[in-house]
Parts: sequence; structure tokens; C-alpha cells
Amino acid sequence: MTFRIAEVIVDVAAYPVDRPFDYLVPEQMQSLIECGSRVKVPFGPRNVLGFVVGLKEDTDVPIDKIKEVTKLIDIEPVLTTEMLQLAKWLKNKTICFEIDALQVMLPSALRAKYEKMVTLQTDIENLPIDLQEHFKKSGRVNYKVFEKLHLLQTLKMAISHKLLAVEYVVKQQGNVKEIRKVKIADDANQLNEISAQISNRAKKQKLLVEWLIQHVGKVMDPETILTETNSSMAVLQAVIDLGAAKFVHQEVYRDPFTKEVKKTTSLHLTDEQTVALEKITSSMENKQPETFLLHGVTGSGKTEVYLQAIQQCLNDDKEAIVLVPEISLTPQMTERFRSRFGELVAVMHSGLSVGEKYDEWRKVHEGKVKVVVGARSAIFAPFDNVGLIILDEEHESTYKQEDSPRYHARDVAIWRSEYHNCPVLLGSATPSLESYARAQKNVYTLLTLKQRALKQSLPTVEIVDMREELKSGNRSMFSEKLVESIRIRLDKKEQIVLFLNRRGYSSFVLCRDCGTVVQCENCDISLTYHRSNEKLKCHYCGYEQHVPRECPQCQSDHIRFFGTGTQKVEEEILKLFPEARVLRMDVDTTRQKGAHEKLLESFGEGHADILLGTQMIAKGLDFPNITLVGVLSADTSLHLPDYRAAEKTFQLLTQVGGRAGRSALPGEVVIQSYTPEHYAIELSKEQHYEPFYQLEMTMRHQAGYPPYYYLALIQVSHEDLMMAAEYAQKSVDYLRSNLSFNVSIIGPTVAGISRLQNRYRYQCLIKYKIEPKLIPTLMQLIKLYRSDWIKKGIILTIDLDPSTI
DNA sequence: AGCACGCCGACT
DNA sequence: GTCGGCGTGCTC
Repeated sequence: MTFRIAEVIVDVAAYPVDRPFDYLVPEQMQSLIECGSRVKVPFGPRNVLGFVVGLKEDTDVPIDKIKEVTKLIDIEPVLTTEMLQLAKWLKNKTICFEIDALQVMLPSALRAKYEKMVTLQTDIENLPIDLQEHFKKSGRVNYKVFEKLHLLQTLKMAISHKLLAVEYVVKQQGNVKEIRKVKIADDANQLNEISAQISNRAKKQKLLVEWLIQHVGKVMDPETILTETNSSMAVLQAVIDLGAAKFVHQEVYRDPFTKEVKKTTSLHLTDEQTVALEKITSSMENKQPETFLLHGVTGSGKTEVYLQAIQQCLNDDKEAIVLVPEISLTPQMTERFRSRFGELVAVMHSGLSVGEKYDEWRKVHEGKVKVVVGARSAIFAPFDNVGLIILDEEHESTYKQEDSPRYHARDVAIWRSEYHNCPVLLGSATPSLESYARAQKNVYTLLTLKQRALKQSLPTVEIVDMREELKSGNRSMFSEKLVESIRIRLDKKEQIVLFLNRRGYSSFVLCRDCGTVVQCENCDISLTYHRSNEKLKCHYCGYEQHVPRECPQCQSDHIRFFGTGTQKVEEEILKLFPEARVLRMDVDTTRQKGAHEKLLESFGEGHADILLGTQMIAKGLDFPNITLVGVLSADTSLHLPDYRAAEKTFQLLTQVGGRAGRSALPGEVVIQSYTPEHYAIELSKEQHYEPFYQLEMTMRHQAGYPPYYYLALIQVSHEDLMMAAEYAQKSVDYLRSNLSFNVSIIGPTVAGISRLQNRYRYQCLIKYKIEPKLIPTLMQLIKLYRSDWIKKGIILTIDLDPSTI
């Protein structure tokens, strides 16, 4: 069946073009073009990339308006029909442009880049003098050249006289990496002839050809040939010129794995693990789109359950997707998958280069792998026979994308599970309240692992009241208890992890005379001191400045930095324990690619005694020699203005606690706090999830937060304060008059960060239980914004189920 | 988005 | 008179 008309979503993210456009398919393309293919199409005056989302016989578009598809970019479509459907669902669910939903499913290498080029339409002599020189080398020159040299007027003239024309070139990366190999001629006789021709003086060439005769027709690495025959490149080139062999190019995948891994086999399961696994596999057999919540204490062996469930899935000849929160942080995790499933695993995460990401994607697309382990976006892995989807550390907020499309990987996972009739497995030691509540209501099936896999007891946890320390005259950031515990481990040559819950607590610069805190020029946020380059930096917009010598407000020179950054802690440790080897892990030491892996590996091999870091070390670390975990200040995340503050604190403390005593050696955890009586801190002591859940649910119920209510967050920003406030109010008025009475609309209020990148920010929060009118109303609001407010410089964003407010 | 078209003010 | 300011409207 062939179709003449293609429906195309063009690569332009704008409200009026957020719909399919019809194009004629040239005859020679008709048998090749498919839904999900990328095409190049003329759009207005330019050429853009687009996705074919439909094919049909006829169109209502008048014949004089319709244009032809210029080029079919892919022989194999890059998106399946599943993905096209999913994009439509995402568009509705998250209120985004369809093109954004489509793009997010593909590696960035497949995204187009556009260039405006000027082409010569006549003899070069006819051009104005100052333009001539630019076209000497080539008849096509980048438009930017003229822009920079302020030649636009002359250019415009030349264009209107048809001497030059503007062309829009679609460029796309998607470069396949090739390596150069040597293909030796197939014909031995021919090689003998060549050998005979070579002058006797060219001994090396002769020897090489003799050697090549032994390997007729083979394709080999140039390096191998050179070392085997002890020749140089010049010699090889010479015989290639004679026709004895030729260079060929072979497609390869870039290999992001630096380390070889040993093959492992299934471990013996505990009774609890066996029960969980059986439930999952039977659901797989029944082809049920069932969602499981695997609640297992830290160290209970959730990963082994994943691995064996995946094994089952592979046995059924189906594929599995495993999501891990920002995977580059847990190389140990990926290693476990690679060691079990070897070459069948692709890994996708932000630490890979564009090319590496593309290659991992291609492995999936071409069916070379059966398992994907990756961060959030791996949920779009283009498998077509998914048998199991796993989200590890289900409660992590990184599963929610913070810009358009603002999707939650869990929602996409459940959508895909319904499409493929397969189970979803959510795993966590500290499930999100939403998920646990759903499990309580039997929307999800709860599976519980109460015991640690190796029957180790949970670490002993001690909570130190820092107020008492202060009263007894200890003003350092280490309690006596912690100092003592560290000393014991150092003596015993056991390892220590110190955890600095740094959020909202980083070093800032403060004037001791007037109390001024140095703030960012563009945002209402204090700047963070970075020791490595002696600069102050804004973590939100990237603004940098030197550390001021005097206070910008009162010119006093009593200005210095405060707070507890990891660097500061490191200094303090070294003062107390000069002999300790400290490994610091923070943004500064892990910026380089692969730095995480290296630091962790070095710690695992015992090259340091103390690992010091922020959130990033809370997860996944699994080293047998760690017996002490210290949390320097448990409260910092507790006082954030976010309804999830208690939940996040509980999760964090439970996670870090789980790092200690994972093998035979018993573990100890010391938690320092200024509010030790808070339930989130107290209950994390024994990993008492259930009572925490009950208490926190009561709080959420009282305050009207999820899981009792759904949230939608509307943000309005503008360079002018009054404009931002005015339009925020307009939004609220609009919502109030269109939504039901039982929906509560809070705001407009000033956003948490009231000014960001020179824009004033207001927000409004919608709380609702069931509101069928919500999506249509928000759609109307966004229509209003996109068709009118946007011109006035307003930026409005809608976040359904925001992860933070 | 990005561009063309078109209608009004201040300049060679 | 014309150059160029940016409001308006369109893109198969």
C-alpha cells in the first residue's frame, strides 16, 4: 500500500504550528516512507526537519498550497507507532508541544541543526565588489559571515537582484563512528604479480606483500599488520597504492565501558526475595500490566530480584528497561547488570558523549541489546517487545523532568506497560508517599523485603543533639561522639563515609558589620563561594564574580565566607586527624567525565579512609569495609519550604544509613542534628518506614497535599515586577472563574526564588482531587498565553504534579 | 520560532 | 521622499 500524502509534525516549537502539516510524497519515496520517519520539508521560506506521524491518500489542503517532502532522512523509521501514540499522550498529559514530546524520545544526535546559507546565482563578476571575495572559494557561504561583517545591506540588494539566494540547510549529526581497516586483495595470483613488480631495493615492501599473501582476502586492523610485519605506515601505504590491499571503513559502536567485567550468575534468594520474584514472573507470564512496589530495607537485595526477573524476561525473548537515578553516580550498579547480561546491555546516562548516547540508542533500535540500564530518558528506549520495566529508587525526584515536556518516568513506564501488557516494578527502601499510598489502596501490588539479604543486622544509629554539644562548649561541626567513632575506625583501618547535607547550606559571603550577603546580579539568591578558582558563583544562572575585598554595601573589609562546604569540612577533618586520607566528592572534584567512577574505585580499593560528600554519595555505594557513616547536619533539608521536606529528609537519612555495615562487619551511623526530636529524624533511626508513612500522611492530609490532593503549579515571570504580578493575577482570575468550587487555587504568591535571570517570578498552586475541567482549562489558559501574553514578554509555565514547589 | 508584509516617524 | 521601527499574520 502506498500513500501520496504525509502528515508531518515540523521541528518548530510554537503554538500555531503544533499540529500536523500535509505534504506530498514524491513517487520514489512512497514505498519507503513510514510513520516515524524523519523528513526534510520546506516550511514557509525555510527547510526544517519533521516527523511523519501519519500517511494518507488524500488531503483537504488546496493544491496550490501543498508542497513536497524534500528528503527522506531515515531508511528505517526512528520512532515506532508506539512512540507516536506516546507523544500524543505526553502532549496532553504534560501540556507540551508535540514536537518536544517527539524530540525527547530520541538521542540529541538525531536532532537537527539549521544553518542559513547564501548561494551564488550568477557569475561572480556581477556581484558588488565587497561581496565577491567571499564567494571565491565556494558558491555557498554561511549567512553569519555577512552578519558579522555588517554587509547585510549589500547582501539584501544582491538578493533582490537575484544575484544571490538564501537557502536554509538542515544539518544533522547522527554520525556513525567508523574505523579504518585494511582489506587484503582476494586474488593470490594478483598479489604474486605485485610482489614480482616490486624493485629488489624495496625490501620492506616485498616482505609485507609476501606476508599479505598468507592472509589473502582478510580484513585486518592496520596496527596488527604493522606490528606483525614490523613495517611502517609508509610501507603499507606504498603496497596499498600498488593495489595489494585497500582501506575500508567499518561501522563501530563507541564503547563507553572502560572496564572489563567478570561474568556472574544468579545468587541464592532469601524466602522473601523468592516470593517477590514469583509474583513478578507470574504477572509477566499472565501478560498483565501490573505495577509492583518492591519495598525493601537497604541491603535487602532488591537488585538481585531485578536481575533474576530480567533473566526471566530474556528467557521469554522479551526486553527489559531498568531506570536508575542518574546512573553515572552508581557505576557499581551498571557493573552488576553488565556482569550478569554482558553484551546484551546498553547503558544510557548523561555522562556519555553525544556520540556514545547515539550508539547506545542504536544498539537498542537495531535490536542488538535486550536490556537498557539508564537514567530518566531511557524510559523511551525503542524496544518493541518490552517484558519488564524497573524503576530503582522509585522515590527519587530525578525521575521528573524539570523542563518541557515535564514528564515523570513512572507515568511513562506505566503507560508503556499497558501498551506492552507487562509489569512495572518500582523499587525503594523509602517509597514515595504517593506510591505507598497507591499500594495501600491496591492500585499497586506491594512486595516487601524486611530482612537484609545476608541477614546482617541494620546498623546501630545514634542521634547526637548538637544543641547539647554547643551548650557544653563544643563549637566545631563534629560532635564528640563522631570524633571518637572516627578515631576508632581509623585505628581499625575501616572506612568512613561523611555526609554533608549541603542543600541550602553552602558557603556564602557575608559582611560581619552590616550583615549583607553577596547576591547574584540577576537572581535573588546568594552567591556560592568556590575555593578552587576563588570565585563566587550563582548556581542558578551561572553568573560568576571575584570575591569582593570590601562589602558592596558598607565598604567594610570585615567580609568573609561562611557556611559548611565540603572543602571546609575537609580542612576541619585534617586538623583533627592529620593522618587521615580524605577523598572529597562534590561538584568541583567530579566535573570531569568518569571522575565519579575513578574516585569511587579508588575508595573501594582502600586508597582513602574517609569519603566526604553531598547527596551524590547517599545512593548505591556498596563497599564492605565501610563501618561508619556520619551525617554532619541532618536538619538542613528539613527546613526547606517544600511540603516534601520531611519525606526527603527521612529518605536521605535512611539511604545514607544503609551504606554502613553491608558485609560481615557491623555498621554504625552517627546523625548530628539540631532538631533530633523531629519524627523524620527519629524514625529513620530504625528505618521505620511504616510509622513514618502514617505520620506523614496525617500531615499531608491536614495541609491538603499529595497524595490526598493533586497539584498543578503555574509560574509567571517577567522582567518587570508589576507585569509579572499583574499576569499572575490574571491567570488566577481565569482559573477561578473556570474551575469548580472545590478546587483550591492558592496565589498568586512570590516564587521561592523571587527573581531568576533578571525575571521576577510569581506562582500559583492548584490543589484538586477530581477535576475533569482542569486539563481543558489549562489548555485554554496556555492558549491565551501563547497567542497574546507571550508578546508582552510574559513567560508562563505549567507543571502538573510538580516535584517541588 | 522565524520570516514577510505593511503601516507610521525622523533622517540623508 | 526613504529607511527602518516593530505590530500582525502565516507557515502544508
